[in-house]
Amino acid sequence: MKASKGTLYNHLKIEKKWQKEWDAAKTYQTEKGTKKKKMYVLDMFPYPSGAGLHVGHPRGYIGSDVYARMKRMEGFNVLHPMGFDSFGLPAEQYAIQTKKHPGPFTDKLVAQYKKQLEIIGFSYDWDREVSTHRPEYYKWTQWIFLKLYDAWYDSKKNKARTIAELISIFEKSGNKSVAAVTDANTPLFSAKEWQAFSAMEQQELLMRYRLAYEGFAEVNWCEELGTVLANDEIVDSPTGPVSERGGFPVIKKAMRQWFMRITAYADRLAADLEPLDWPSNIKEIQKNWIGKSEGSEIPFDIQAESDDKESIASVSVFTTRADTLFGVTYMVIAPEHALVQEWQNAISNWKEVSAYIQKVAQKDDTERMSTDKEKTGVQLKGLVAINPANGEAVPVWIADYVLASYGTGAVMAVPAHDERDYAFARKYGLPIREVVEPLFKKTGDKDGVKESLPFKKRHAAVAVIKHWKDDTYLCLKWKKTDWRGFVIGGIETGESAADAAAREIVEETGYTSAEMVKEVSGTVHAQFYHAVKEENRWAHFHPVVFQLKNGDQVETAESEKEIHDIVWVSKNEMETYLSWVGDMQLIWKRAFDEGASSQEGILVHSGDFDGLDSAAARAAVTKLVGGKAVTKYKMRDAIFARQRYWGEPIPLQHAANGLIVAMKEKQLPLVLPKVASYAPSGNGESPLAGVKSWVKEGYETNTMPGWAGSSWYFLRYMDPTNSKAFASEKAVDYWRDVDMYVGGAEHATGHLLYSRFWHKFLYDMGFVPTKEPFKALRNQGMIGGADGRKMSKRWGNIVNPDEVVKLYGADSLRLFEMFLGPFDSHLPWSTEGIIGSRRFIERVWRLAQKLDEKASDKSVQKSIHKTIKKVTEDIAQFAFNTSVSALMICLNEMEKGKVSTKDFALFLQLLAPFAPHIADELWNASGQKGSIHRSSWPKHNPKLLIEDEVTIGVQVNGKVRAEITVAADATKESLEAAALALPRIQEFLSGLTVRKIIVVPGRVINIVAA
RNA sequence: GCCCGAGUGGUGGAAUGGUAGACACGGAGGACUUAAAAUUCUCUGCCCUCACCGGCGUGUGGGUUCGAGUCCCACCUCGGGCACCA
Repeated sequence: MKASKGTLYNHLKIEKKWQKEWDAAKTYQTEKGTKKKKMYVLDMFPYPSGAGLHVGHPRGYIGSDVYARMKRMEGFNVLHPMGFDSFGLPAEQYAIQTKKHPGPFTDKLVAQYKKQLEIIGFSYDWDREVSTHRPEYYKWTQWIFLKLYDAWYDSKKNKARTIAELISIFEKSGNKSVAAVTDANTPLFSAKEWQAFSAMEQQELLMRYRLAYEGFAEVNWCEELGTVLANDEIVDSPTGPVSERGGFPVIKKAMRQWFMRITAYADRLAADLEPLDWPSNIKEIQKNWIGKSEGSEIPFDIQAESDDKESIASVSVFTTRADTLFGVTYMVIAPEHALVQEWQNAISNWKEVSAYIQKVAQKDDTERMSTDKEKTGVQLKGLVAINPANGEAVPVWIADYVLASYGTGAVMAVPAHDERDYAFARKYGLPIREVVEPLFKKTGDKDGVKESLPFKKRHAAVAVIKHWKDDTYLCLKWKKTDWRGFVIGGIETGESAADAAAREIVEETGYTSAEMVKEVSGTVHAQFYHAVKEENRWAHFHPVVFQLKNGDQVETAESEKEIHDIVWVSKNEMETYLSWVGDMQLIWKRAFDEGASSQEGILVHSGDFDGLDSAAARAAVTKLVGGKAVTKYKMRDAIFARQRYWGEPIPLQHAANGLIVAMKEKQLPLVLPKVASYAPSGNGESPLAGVKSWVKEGYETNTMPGWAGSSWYFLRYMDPTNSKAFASEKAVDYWRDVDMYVGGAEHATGHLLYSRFWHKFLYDMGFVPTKEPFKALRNQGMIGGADGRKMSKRWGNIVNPDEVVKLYGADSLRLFEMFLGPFDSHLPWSTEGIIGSRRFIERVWRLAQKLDEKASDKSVQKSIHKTIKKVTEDIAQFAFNTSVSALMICLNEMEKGKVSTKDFALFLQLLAPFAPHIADELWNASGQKGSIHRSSWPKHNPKLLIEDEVTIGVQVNGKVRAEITVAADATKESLEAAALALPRIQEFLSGLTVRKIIVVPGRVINIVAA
C-alpha cells in the first residue's frame, strides 16, 4: 500500500489517470476469436442533443456499466458498445435556421456528447461506435428497407417470403389460394389474368402484399407551416384543431406515404413476449397496443324495406360477444363505409344521410375520438338488417362511434350489454333487450349437496328498501351465518316481481308502508350455497326498489326474528357492507345507475341457447348463423415516411412510366444530396423535392422516419465496420442477441416494438439466428430536480454531471446514482445526498492506509464474504441500491477491526463496478498487477457464512416481548424451554395458559396463550 | 371510462408470510480545535414518561393466519398506458 500511503484522495488526478490508462491498454475492448461465453450488454443509444447531459441521463448507462463490469470480471466476453441515433429534428431545425448542412453540426454534437460520457468512466468499447447518420451505416438501413420491400407475409407458413416467390405463385395459380397478409379488398385473379395484366397493374397488385408498401394515409396537414403534424402537435380550439406551435389551422389530408406492414407480425409480436425477461408493465403495454381480440364475424342480410323484401347486400359485423346476438336491436355502420354510397337509391332519407357523412368527414381524428363527446348518428331509412339468429328485422344506422378502420366497419348493436350502444340507444330511443344475466358463483358451494330446481324455474324478487326518513337502506343480517343482503322472496306462478317483493317485505320485516319506486331492468343470476337451507341454489334475482312512507310495523313471526336482524345501512357504507356478497352488491349498483352490463353470464331470451354460459354460447351462436371465428388487432401499419431532409433516403426510383425500380445493393448507399434550402417545401413534400437532379433520377423525396436507424443498430455493433454486410454471419452467429438491454420505458410502443418487428423479419429471411432481439430488458427511472419537478431549463433545476464530477468525482456520482433508490424508480436529485457517497469513498481511501499485512479479524472475513454473496446476487438483479448499501455495511464492519491487504482486495473488487477509478488505484497501489477490471470476480466461501449464534425474537400472541441469543443449531425443544424460562415472558404469561408454541428456526418463537 | 403499478420516519429508501424502519441524508447533543471546516462518538417513527414499563404504528376499512408492509376483498390518493378497437 506504499504508493498512496499518507496521500490525500484526489479524485481529479486519479480519474484522469485511469481513464487514460484504460484507453491505452484497451482494457474494455471486446475480444475476438475467444472461446469465452458472450455477454451483450446494451444501452439504448441517445440522440446527441445539443443541450447536453444532466445527471438524470447517465443513470441507465451507469446501471448497465456496473452490470457489464461484473460480467466481464466473471469471465464473459462482454460486448458493451455505445453509439448515436443521430438523424433527427433538432439538427434539422438547426439547418433550417442557419442554412447549414446538419451533418457537420451533428458530428460536433456527437463528439461533445461522447466527451461528456467519457468522464463518467464507462467501460464502452468505443472501437464499435456507430452513428445512424453516417452513409456507411445507413447503407444497411436502406438495404433492410429493400429486403422489406421485396417481401410479403405468408400467413399459412407464418413467415415472410420474397416477392419473387409470390410472383411465381401468381404465374402458376393466381392469388386465389394464397393466404397472405394483404390490403383489404384485394381483388382475386387467376394465373391467366395475372399474365395479362400490364406491368403497372402488376406493380399495384404486388404493392398490396409487400411488407414495405406505398399507400395513402390521412395526415394532419398545416398549410401555414407547410408540414404534416403528429397528433400530439395539435391542440383543439373553438374554431377547430390548430397547430400547437403558432395556432394555425390543421386539416385532414390524404397523402402518399410509405408504410411498414407490421400488422403481419401482430400475432407473433404478442405471443413471443411471453418468455422474455422484460418488466411486466412493458410487456403489458405492448400487448395492449397490439390489442389482439378474438371474436366472430357474423353476416347480416341487408334488405330494402320495399314490398318484395329485396335483399341488397350482406354485411358482416365483428363482435367479441356473439353470445349477445339475440339482444341486437339495431345495426350501425361507419359513415365512411363504401357500401353506404352504393345503397343510395334504397335509402329514403339520402339527403340527411349524405349531409351527415360530410359533416363527419370534416371532423379530424382528435375531435372524433375525443372522450366524452356525445355520439351522433342517422338512421338509413328504407333499409333493415336481418338478425341471422332469429330472423328479426332491425333498423340500420350510420354513426361516428363506429370506426371504418377496425373490424368490418360495422357492428351489431346490443344496448343492454354494451355501454356505447346503450348510450346511443337511449339518445335515439332504440329498444334495449337483456339477454345475458350476470352470473355470481359464490365460494362455499358444497359438493354433494342436493341441487335445487333447475335454474329456469327459480325466480326471486329482491327488495331494495329506503328508510322513510333517513338516507339509509334496509339490509338483513342472518344470525346463523353472517350472510347479509336485502329482502328476498320467491316469485310464485302468476305473480310479478313487485308483488312478490311487496309480500315478502311485510312477512320478513313487518313494515307495511312500502311503495314501489321502480322495477330494475335486468336480472342477476346467482349460483350459491344457501347456508340456511343447506343446499346449492341457482336463482334469477329481480331487483325492485321501494320507499317506506313511514315506520309503521306489524309484529313478524317469531321464526323470522330468530333468523335475522334488520340493519339500516347508508348509501356510502353499503358497498363495504356488502363487500363479500357479490350478487347483492350488483343488485345494489343496478338499483341506482342503470346502464349496460357487459359482464358475462347465463343466456336468457335467446331461444334454444337459454341457460348456456357466455363462452359456450359464443361458439354455438356463431356456428348456428354461419359466422366464423376471427382475430382482430388494434395495431395499425406503421407510417414509414417523413417529409424532412435529415433522414435516410428511401432507395427507390420512380421511372418515367410510373414503374418503381428498387435500387441494387451495389448502388447503396443512396446518399443525401446537397440542397439549397432545408425548410419544408410548403406543398407537403420534403426539401428533397426541390433538388432537380434528385427528382430527375426519380428518387423518392420522402425520407425514412426516426425509428428506421434505431430498429437494427444493435446488430451493427456486432461488426461495425463491415462493408459487405450489415454484419458478418460469423459475428451474428456468435453474438446472436442482446442479453441485457437497458433504457427508458417510454420506448415501449415505439422503438421496442419496431425493433422486434424488423428482427423477426430478418429472422424469417435467415439473416439472424434468433426470433427476438432483446432477451432481457430493464428500465431506468428518471431523476427529477431536487424540487420534485422534471429537470429542465424552464425550472432552472438542472444539475450538470460535469460539475458534479469535477466537485465530487465520477466514482462518487456513479455510486450515488446507484444508491439513490431502486433502479427503475423515478427519484429526485439530492445535492446533500451525494455527500454520503463521497464520504464513503474517502473512508475507503483512508482504510486502505491502515491495512494489516497479516490476517483479518474473523468478523471482518465473515462480513466480506457475506458482502460478496449479497453484491453478486444484487447486481445480477439490478438491485444496485442494496448492493451499495451492502458495501457500506461492510466498510462499517471493516473499520471496527483488523483488515488484511488480501481481504481488502476482495472488497475493492466488489467496489470496482461502481467506483472503477478508485478501485483500480488502490488495487494497483497494493501491489496487484494489471487492471482490477480484468481480475476475476470473487466467490464467497460458504463456510465463513455459517453463524454459530443467532439472536431471535420471542413473541407472545404475535407481539415481540423479548430477545434471546441461542446456538444456531439449538433444537426446537430447547428453544421452547429457553423462551418460556425468560422472566419477561413469564410476566406476560402470568394468568394465561400456553396453548401452542410456534418455532421458526433462526427467526422467531411465538407463544400462543389465552 | 378501461388496463397496469405504487402508497412505509423530517427525506431517499430496506425488509424469502416470521424481531418494521437496514443503509444513507437531514436533525440534536458530546469529543477534537483558539475557532471553523473536516473527522469522530451517542441519540433520532409517534404518544405517555425524569426514566423504566407501556401503548400506537407500513394510505383507509374488512378478511385469511399462531403471526400480514408482504396474501385476499373493497375503497381512497398518486403515477404510467390506452382512449368510442365493438
